[in-house]
Amino acid sequence: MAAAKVSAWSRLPVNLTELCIDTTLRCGQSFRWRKLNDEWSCVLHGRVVSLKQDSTHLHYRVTWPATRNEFLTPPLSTKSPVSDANVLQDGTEDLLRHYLSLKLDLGSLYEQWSAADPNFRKRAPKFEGVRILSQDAWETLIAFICSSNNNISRISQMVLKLCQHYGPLIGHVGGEAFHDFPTPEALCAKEVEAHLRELGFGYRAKYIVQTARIVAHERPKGWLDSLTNPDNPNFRRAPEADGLPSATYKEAHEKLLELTGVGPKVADCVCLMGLGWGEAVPVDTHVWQIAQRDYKFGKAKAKTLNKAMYDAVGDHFRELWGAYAGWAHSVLFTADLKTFSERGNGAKTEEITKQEGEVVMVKKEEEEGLRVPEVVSNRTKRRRRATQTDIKVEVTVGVAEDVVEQSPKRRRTRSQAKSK
DNA sequence: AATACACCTTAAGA
DNA sequence: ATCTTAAGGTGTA
Repeated sequence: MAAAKVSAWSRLPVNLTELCIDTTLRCGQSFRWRKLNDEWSCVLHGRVVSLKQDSTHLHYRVTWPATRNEFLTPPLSTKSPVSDANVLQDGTEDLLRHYLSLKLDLGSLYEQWSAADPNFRKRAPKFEGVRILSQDAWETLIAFICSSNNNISRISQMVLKLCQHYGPLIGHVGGEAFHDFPTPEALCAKEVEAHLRELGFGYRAKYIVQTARIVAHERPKGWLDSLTNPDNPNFRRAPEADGLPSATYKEAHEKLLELTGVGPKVADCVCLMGLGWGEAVPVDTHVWQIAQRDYKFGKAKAKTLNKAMYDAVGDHFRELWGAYAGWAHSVLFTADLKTFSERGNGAKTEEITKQEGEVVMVKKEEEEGLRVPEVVSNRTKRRRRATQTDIKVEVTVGVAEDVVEQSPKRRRTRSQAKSK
């Protein structure tokens, strides 16, 4: 292969409480970062970006493809003024600020969440710098279709295989090849499903191919990106989405559900990490357990939680943590991961259960007052949201409010009415 | 409408 | 050593 161009190291001042890459890059939101020789590397916008971090700075360098490709023109940065230094870096600094969502002040968000929630205050100190990445929506979508009934290690391997077999080669770092993520078109061919099964994707092979086909053939160009949160400063609306109407969080979520292999949880992952909807709270088995253990949600009769429960958990956390509930959720999710259990995982060590009186209280209350989809918290939340969103939301909200008890029925009615 | 059940694969626990 | 379970769930009957 021809010699690739490798930049010198540059650096960005970042406090560890604002960003901890060692946690953020392996806590199950991106499955693409690989750690080689003490540096994290991943393909971002047609280049391999490598990262190292010390207590004051994030250090980065770039490996460009040996042969020029269309990505060499920085796809970002038409809006923000570009400094001279940045031009020298081919826009990678802007790219990183964007990808790492650095416009949000994580320190004050942690303070906010801690003030509102004793449990967060208890768990968060050992998991500072956990930040939601602003990832590519398509990549996020496919990665989380892979995530069902799966573990982070295998998901990462699957994503790697997808890139190796169907994505363009970008370059080599530490002797290893780095490929970009495949396009939807690259995954539409007839033989792909069988091949993915051979590669160990299991039943997700079909979901991936079907979703790729829907996105490539049955949706307008830029459709997925048009579901981006237009008010999120970290998410530029992709140029491909020009001309398409923007969506609300609920609309984005609803539209994602039409794809194969995408249920409520995966849709929320895409909303949160790929479309900039900070209020999206993916409720998976971990989050459900956390909700039961620490937030008074009762044991479910069914093995899988139903829609009412799913919504109730999300609503509760949005109520508690506010507009960036998904970010806070990610901190507690990370704290619950087996990978990080050496840092004192309250979930399994039971130390907390024993020494903290309040947890015992919680268990008591559990028996009487289960936190079922409740009217009160919903109403308060809706008032608040209505002020910051458009009138359409306020209306739909008003309808739902009257009907919380029979919730599932009427909500259907609402979505039917909307689609007409 | 809500609840079971099957679904690929792998690795850690029992 | 063999079996069971759980891993960031979803589609279907």
